[in-house]
Order: sequence, then structure tokens, then C-alpha cells
Amino acid sequence: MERITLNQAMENHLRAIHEALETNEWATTSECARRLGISSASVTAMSKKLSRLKLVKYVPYHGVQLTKLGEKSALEIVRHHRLLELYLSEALGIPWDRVHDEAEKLEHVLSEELEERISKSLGDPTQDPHGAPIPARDGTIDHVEYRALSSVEPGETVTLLRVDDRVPEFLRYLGSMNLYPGTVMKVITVEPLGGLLALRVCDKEIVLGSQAAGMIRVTAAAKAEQRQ
Amino acid sequence: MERITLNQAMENHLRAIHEALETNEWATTSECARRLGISSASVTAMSKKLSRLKLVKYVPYHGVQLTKLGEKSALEIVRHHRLLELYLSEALGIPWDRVHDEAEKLEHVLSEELEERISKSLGDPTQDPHGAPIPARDGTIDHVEYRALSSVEPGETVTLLRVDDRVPEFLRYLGSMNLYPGTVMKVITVEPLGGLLALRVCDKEIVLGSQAAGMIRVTAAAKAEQRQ
DNA sequence: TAATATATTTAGATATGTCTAATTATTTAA
DNA sequence: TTAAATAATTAGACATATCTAAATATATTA
Ligand SMILES: [Mn+2]
Ligand SMILES: [Mn+2]
Ligand SMILES: [Mn+2]
Ligand SMILES: [Mn+2]
Repeated sequence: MERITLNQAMENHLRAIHEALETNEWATTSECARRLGISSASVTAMSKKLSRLKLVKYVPYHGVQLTKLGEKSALEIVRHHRLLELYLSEALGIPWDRVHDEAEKLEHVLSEELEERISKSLGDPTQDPHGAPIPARDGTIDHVEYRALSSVEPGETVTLLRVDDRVPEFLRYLGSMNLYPGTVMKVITVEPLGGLLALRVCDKEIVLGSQAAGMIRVTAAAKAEQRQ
Repeated sequence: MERITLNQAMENHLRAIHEALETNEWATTSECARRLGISSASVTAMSKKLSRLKLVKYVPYHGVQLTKLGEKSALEIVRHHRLLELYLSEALGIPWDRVHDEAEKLEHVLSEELEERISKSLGDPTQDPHGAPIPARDGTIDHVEYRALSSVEPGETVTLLRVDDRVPEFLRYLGSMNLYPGTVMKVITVEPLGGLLALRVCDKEIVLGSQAAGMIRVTAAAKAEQRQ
């Protein structure tokens, strides 16, 4: 598996593709465009380029999938990104709603030596501040089964495992209610039409909209071990 | 003094100009080209651009000087660069010969918030690992008078104040002899032709070539306070 | 001062990643 | 199954920073 030199644009696209593939079989052009904040035409151009370099399988009008080589390359960036998020949060005290944007810039200029020292100084962690798994040095990554909180039935008790890290206001809102990865919560009621969710967390009642609940991933708490 | 958005190329040029102006009245095209590792033609193009933006005074065939605005902008990058060098060295243990190249990449993606937290965590330092002054938040910077070690007369005792940070092999060599900013040294002899320099440092004798001595800046030790 | 060497600029080209508008393909709804 | 809506691609353009080669200016030497 040959070594390929990636530039910033390629790295951004690869990470976007990787993250799109966490929930879908194909990374569609428009999904990548949305994640990257660029036009679909630009994504198509990059899909062709990455395909030429054997980093993705590109099927016109369907989208892309990562090849083995592309997966490996993407995981290197993802590792950079998530290690940085944790380092910024733990070592420098940057609030969890701002680490994503910082990491997005730093991930491209992190040398392997610096990556290694950051990882060591954090004790080779396996989770970023939002509950996403940090790929290991060797390119392996935990594969956790999640459910969206919005799909949980009333009466169930679940553990918060992971939250979407891209919307600062959302993260600040969660933080204000002390909803972090590891938090155990019981779903009390689900509004039939709007999907409004009432939760009990440590004897306090919290109400979440369906959009917020869709950005929160949990697992069944019965078998779910406490984490963090 | 209006605020200007700089991109990476502009930042690199401004820092190169600033550093060239530490020893010369004009930053010449070829000096900037050498520092940046690009062609003179490219430097000319950027000089025009920076001139149009009122960041430099550009006199064709002579070079550039920083305007007030350009000086302020350059000092922001220099602050990023030197703070990062110190942080990488102190907080992450990266050897002093490798921090320059790392900082060169990181300096462009350091947010003001991150800069501030790094500075705080280091106790708002005023010197980088190579003895260069770190500009303060407000854009002020220490102005120290240096002499090149190569211009010191035999018999004089001087204190090492600052070394060129761009050549890793040179820095490793200095490190192997324990020559760091703050080290006091006595010049024993100077070879008349080659400029070979014999020094006494802590009762050990060290011989330096003229090129190395030219990259080391010192001050007269009689009135020079011990530093670091 | 004139000739030569060196430094700088100009002209023209290239690589890259992005855009908009127009076209084409796919999916959804009637 | 056709028509309409949505998604993706193509074509063509643009901004940017770099390059090389040729032309021109400045500095140095004879
Ligand atoms: Mn993130
Ligand atoms: Mn990024
Ligand atoms: Mn440096
Ligand atoms: Mn740089």
C-alpha cells in the first residue's frame, strides 16, 4: 500500500467522506458539499481526483466510498483531528464547543512527531471530547453501535455516547444542561408529532427538540457500561 | 490602522521581511527569496501586492520596508511563531532544533484564543528557545543590541544571547556543546585568516568555525546580565 | 568612464481549488 | 408510465502563488 502525499483540500475531503460513511453506505456529492461548505461541482472535481489516486471508488451519480488506501489516509486525518480536539480541551482548557474549528485548521499541519507527543501526553486516549473514537496509531478504530436519541422509546434508560461536534451553540446548550458523553438518562415522554423528548437526568427533567435529539447518539443503558 | 486579512503566503513574506530587517535597512528581493526558498520573481510579485495593501514600502530595485501597519502585522506572526517554538519545546519536549519548522506551519493557523492560552500557560514569556524576543500582545518588542560572536576580540568575555534558528544541524551541534542562550564564554584566540574561534566555556575549550560564529549573537559580558 | 557582473523586474506559463450556469441523470410523484 | 423535482456533472471562468526565461536596472571592476 503505497504512501501518498495529501494536501489540505484532499485531507478535508477525505475526512468529510469518512464521516459521511459513518452513517451511510455512500458519501454522496451533496452530503460532502454540505459538510465541506463548498459547491457540488467542486466535490465532483475532487471525487475524480481522489479516484484517480485510488483513494476512493467513485461511481458517478452515486457518490464515493473509501478504498483501503483511502480509509487508511482518512483515519490519519481523523486521528489528528480528534487528538487535537482532546488536547485543546484537556491541556489548554478550550471549551468543547470551540475545539472542532481549531482542530480543523491544525489537523493539516500536525507532524507525526507532534502527533505522537500529544498522544503520549494524553495517555494514548481512545475518545475525543464529543465521544468519537480516536483511531489508533496503527489505523484501527473502535466500531461502536449507536442509536439516535430520537429513536429511543419512552421508559428506556440509555447512556449518552456521542454528540455531533460541528455546531457550537448546540454543544454549549448541552453543556449548560450537563449532558456529556457518559451521562445516563431516562426517556420519560416523546411528543407524538414534533418528537419533543422529555428526559430525566440525575433527577432533573430536561426537554429536547427532535433536531437536537437527532444529533445525540446513545446506546441501551441496560448493557451499556458507564464510560469516560 | 485598519485590520487586514492575511493569507499564509502573505504571512510568510511579512515574517521573512521582518527578520531580514533585523540586520539590514532594506529587505532585498534576493534576501527574501533566500529566506523563503522561492524565486526572486515571486518575491517581486508579492512585494507589489503587499505594497498595494500598504503593508510595505516597495522601492523597485532596492527592496521593501515595513509600514506601521506591516510592522504590526508582521509582529503578530512573529509572536505566533516564537510562542509556538517555546511551547513545543517546553510543553511537549520537542528538541530545539526541530521547533522552528513545526512553528512555521502552525503559526498560520493559531487563533487568538489559542495564542492567548499558550502564552498564559507559559507565563507570558519574552524569549523563544533561541533567544529571540517574543513580541508582546500589544505589539511591542524588546530591542536588544547584539554583536556577532565572529566580531568579538580575543580576551573578551561575552554572554550568548541569541542563535539563528533555521539550521537544525547547527542547533544540534551547539546543543552537544551546551551552548545555549545565557551561556557565558571567553574568547581565547581568533585565527587571523579563517576566523576560527577558540572559546572557553565552563573550563572546557571549544572551537567554532567562522560561519557558525556568525550565526551566534552575543553582548559584552561585563555589563551583560546573566539570562535564562 | 566604460565594460562586466549581479540583482531585479517583466512576460508568459502552470497548477490548484474553487465558483456559477447550463446540461444531464436519477428519483419521486402524479 | 410519464412529468416534475432533485441531484450530479460538465463547461468555462477566476484567483492565487508559484515557476522559467528574457529584458532591464544597478553595482562593481578594469
Ligand atoms: Mn471535530
Ligand atoms: Mn480541515
Ligand atoms: Mn523560528
Ligand atoms: Mn510559515
